[in-house]
Amino acid sequence: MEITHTKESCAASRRAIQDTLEVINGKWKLLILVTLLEKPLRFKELVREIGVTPRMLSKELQDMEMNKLISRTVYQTKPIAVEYAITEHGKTLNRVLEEIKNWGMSHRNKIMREE
Amino acid sequence: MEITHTKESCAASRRAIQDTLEVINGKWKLLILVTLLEKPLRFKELVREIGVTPRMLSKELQDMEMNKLISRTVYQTKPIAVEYAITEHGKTLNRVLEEIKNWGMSHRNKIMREE
DNA sequence: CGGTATCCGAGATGATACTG
DNA sequence: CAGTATCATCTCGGATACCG
Repeated sequence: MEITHTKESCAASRRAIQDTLEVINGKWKLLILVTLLEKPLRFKELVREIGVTPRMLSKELQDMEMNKLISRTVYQTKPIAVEYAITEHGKTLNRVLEEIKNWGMSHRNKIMREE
Repeated sequence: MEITHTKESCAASRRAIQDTLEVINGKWKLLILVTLLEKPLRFKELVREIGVTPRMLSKELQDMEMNKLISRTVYQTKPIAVEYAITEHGKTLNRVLEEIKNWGMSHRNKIMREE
């Protein structure tokens, strides 16, 4: 494909970016994703690990489950156990996550060097 | 460097991601960036191009200028002209932008295929 | 043209308490 | 344990009008 910078291609970029933002918006979704990328966790473990309130975690997990980014599995033990895991579709966000992570690290280094 | 998934590395990832999110948060910043990546634009041009209100554009531009992602240049013509451009530092977000864009395009294709 | 001031409603987020 | 309900607060973001 030819590399162009027409008004149309720029508008298409914006649409694509907006689409992605709709899926990963919110303060916690990417943090949840990167945490679950390491290994599946239970509700309370996520609360402790990320430092999010149960209310927000519940909401964001529901959003992400609707978008098929994560799966929710209930184990009928007692007490009940619920495990959240990243899905194959969720894993496709890995490259995005990696770049955001890399940028954050470089940026932090940059700020530290400048101070 | 060895690839590990310790609790510490995961926490570091989260910190990096949060750092990045603080810089690119908001509904419009990434859209502004990807638009300015093509070429510098003036205030009103950005309003028209992106479809953002002047109020929000003004706010986001100020944030981004503080974070050195964009530059603001005033031309003393009459009437006055102000041009916004992406900085070298802003360009370092290009890889993030690209991945977000790619994912958005794939995701849109995926949804269209499934319907 | 390039913004800013003001107002307002909607949604995000947190704290706390509570349920099955 | 795995959430939900409720309340309070704060911010986001749009509409509109206005200024230099």
